[in-house]
Amino acid sequence: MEIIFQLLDCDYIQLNGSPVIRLFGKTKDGKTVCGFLKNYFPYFYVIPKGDLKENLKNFSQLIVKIEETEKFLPIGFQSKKTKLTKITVSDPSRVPEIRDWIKDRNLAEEIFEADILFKYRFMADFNIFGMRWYKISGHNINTTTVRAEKNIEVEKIEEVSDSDIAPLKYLSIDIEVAAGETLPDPKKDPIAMISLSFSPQFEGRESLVLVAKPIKMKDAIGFRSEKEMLEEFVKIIEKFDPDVITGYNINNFDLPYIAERLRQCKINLAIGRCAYKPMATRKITQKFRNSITGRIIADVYEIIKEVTEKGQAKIFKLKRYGLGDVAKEVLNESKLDLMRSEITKYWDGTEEQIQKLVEYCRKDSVLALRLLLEKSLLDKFIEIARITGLLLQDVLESGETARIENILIREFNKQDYVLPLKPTSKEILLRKEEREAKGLKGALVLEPEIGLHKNIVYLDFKAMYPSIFIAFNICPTTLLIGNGNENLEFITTPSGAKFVSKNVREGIIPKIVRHLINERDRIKKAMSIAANEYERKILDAKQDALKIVANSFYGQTGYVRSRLYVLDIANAITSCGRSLIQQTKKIVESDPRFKVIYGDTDSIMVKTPSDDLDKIFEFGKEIEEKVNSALKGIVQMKIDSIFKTLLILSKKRYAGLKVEKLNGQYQEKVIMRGIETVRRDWCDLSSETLMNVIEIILKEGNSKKAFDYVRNVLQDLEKGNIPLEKLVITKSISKSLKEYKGVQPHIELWKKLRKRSPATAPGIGDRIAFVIIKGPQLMSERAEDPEYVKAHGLKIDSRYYIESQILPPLERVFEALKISKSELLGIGKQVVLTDIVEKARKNELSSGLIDKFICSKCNQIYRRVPLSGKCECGGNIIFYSTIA
DNA sequence: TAATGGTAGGGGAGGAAAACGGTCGCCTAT
DNA sequence: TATTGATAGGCGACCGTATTCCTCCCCTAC
Repeated sequence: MEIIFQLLDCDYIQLNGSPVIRLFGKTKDGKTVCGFLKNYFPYFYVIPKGDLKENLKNFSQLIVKIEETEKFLPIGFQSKKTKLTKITVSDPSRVPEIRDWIKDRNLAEEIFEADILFKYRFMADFNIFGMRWYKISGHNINTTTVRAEKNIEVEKIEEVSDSDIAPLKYLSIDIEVAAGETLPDPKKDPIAMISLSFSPQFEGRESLVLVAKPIKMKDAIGFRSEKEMLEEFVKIIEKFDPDVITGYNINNFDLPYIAERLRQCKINLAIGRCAYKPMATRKITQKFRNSITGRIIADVYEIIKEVTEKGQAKIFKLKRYGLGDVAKEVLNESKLDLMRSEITKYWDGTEEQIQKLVEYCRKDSVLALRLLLEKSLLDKFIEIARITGLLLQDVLESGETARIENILIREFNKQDYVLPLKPTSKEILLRKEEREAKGLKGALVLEPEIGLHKNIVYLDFKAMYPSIFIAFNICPTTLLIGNGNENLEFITTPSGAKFVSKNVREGIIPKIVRHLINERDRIKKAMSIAANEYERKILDAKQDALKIVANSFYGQTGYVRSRLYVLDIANAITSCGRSLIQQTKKIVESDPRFKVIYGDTDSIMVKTPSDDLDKIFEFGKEIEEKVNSALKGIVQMKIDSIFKTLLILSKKRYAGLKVEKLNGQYQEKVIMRGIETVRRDWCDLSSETLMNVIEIILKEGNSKKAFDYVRNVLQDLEKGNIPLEKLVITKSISKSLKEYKGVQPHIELWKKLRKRSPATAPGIGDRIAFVIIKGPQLMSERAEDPEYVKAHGLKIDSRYYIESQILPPLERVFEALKISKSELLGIGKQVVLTDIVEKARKNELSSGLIDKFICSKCNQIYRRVPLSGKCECGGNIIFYSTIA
């Protein structure tokens, strides 16, 4: 019997004292498969002290084999292999125990690879990668432990080259709990309803809501109790048998909540493809991790956060990540609006209200699923799995370390090297101290020429750090430590570190990275001739994944928790980078026609002496060739873009009018980097105003027009014509309350929100939205929840917005243009003044509109003007209206 | 077999430190 | 010529205010 499937999950069970590997997958025609593989055991290596067999006799019944072997040690260039002892064990779960026993009794000089997850030990040895396709041969077996259509005992397994994705089944989940104003407690508050959304359809349905009340409505089922509802939920999962379970924030809310309710109702938690393994929920400092055997949990909330915050955010960029905000931005679809506290009211309300709640709940699961599918959010992660070998689930929930280590273990072992253990907390501390003392210097940012420029060509190095790894053969395995190898051919980096040259031995990381870069080039070529949009999209995800993985290696060398942390290597790489960018600047400027006006890490911006776009492009080509021939075999430079106009404000902050040739026609596009328009901690009004001003300047160079525009915005603001939404500022909560030392607006508001309603207050990692209201306190204490402001009719501090949100970014722009900022400041003052005069003229003063007086400096409010004419703080008293 | 990539750099807010300015008392020269 | 009083001016201490610097924090570029 032979079958070809895509590998979705892998785990092991312990059967009769030996491990059995299970491979879960799906075939092209949608059949579920589970392959079982026996006779594979976990092992690790040690450099022993004394008689290891004797020392390990306590574990004799666990130990399968102890044998002598020879391997290269991982850190520092090794001219020959070292004698090691390989210990093979019968139970993966007890490896840590034996390892720690050896460590604690100091029975070994060093231990290697005793902390590789068993499934990954297996996958590395069999060269198996998550989400790739495999052909297994073997015989059918009958089992009730696994819920798969085909269960096969594997005799042979081989990879099948295929870039397709199996027809996966998706289930999106959202639950509602009626717990009033308090935080729902899974130990006592029952689930009111569960909405399910399916792809493909399930029994002719797109979605279904299970309700713990005996209601009757379309695409919903009512139950007499929560327990009955949950039993049906488990049944549906089994029947539909999804490969991917998704939803919005399911990892931190819905899934752990469901798990606890199942426990409370004494329902079996084995909702995965193994009939005995319950779904697992572990709490790891603030966050939950969930796993369901044979299925993949993909939390759309977490994915969106990752792609927008860590990636280059090609798809979208948001200030907040509520499902409503995301759906509106991405799908242009609004979420049904229902306040948290209203859920209980509706749930206890009329039939009609319950139906409304059902639709609200349904919409959430539908939206999450649409986001996942319509935006192909999984594609990139699937490709990362295929490249690194991790299972898709682990790509989704772990960081770069796991990805890199999984590539390393494979390549190290292939070349007869052993991989070090992860550092202990003591080692981590030592490394931190080392880094503190020696320092890890980063990249070089060239001093910018601030101001407005024309005719700029922007060039950058292709994959700079990966190229440096290759060019200088940088790797822990090629690093020369100490003496004794002076006769070997080596390369010295500007930081002084020495690496044996490729002729002696190619480093492992250089080899991996070289492969990744070449592969990416190949994919990019294939992309340009892709047969259809579907194929192109997958190739694009793949090339993006290759880039991400190739760029991750550098970070690991300087990361104290990494297996391959070597500070000298991290410093070697950055030192090469700094040197290269400086050399490049010199090479370019050796031609008097060109001037490098800015550069950051791996890029340069060059001013050229022509107004003609084609000519600038030619200049770019010329520079490209010159640099490439000078730095041949090290790095490659390429034109990234041409800027017709470019406004540089400071390091890492600029805006430019990029021109691109599309079908023979030049297209213009405004690019902004680092400035407030791309930052999420400024209000929309601020971003928009700045964006428009910059656009006017870049496209028309007309600062008078920009001024007039600003004046209008300020007047609108003073008159209160700006919708509150545009004044909302968001900032994220990065740590727990007690860790904050200083006073900050969003943190002060956080304190207030927690007091008002512990149930709905945001948590660590969330973004908090606020506006600044009028009042005498510190600005930080005047941050208020926009909803609260609306509900209580509080007044916005327009002065704050003018002086601290709108004007400063604009001042910086005009300053770079050498337009005096007092002129701009004048506009601000003028507006405040004209507005008062305007009101007076309209006779609004006497109509009671102005009923109070406020200090212009500290915002203290007076009913009558103090006799002194000055505020207690010394500032001037001006008119103040609560109606404005 | 618990998990967590890096540095460079701008900029806002708050608070501490240092600088400034005014007043007062004291002293001295005229 | 010696003494006395008024007065201007210098100086340091003191205190409150305006600046500057530093730290913390967030977010971005690469």
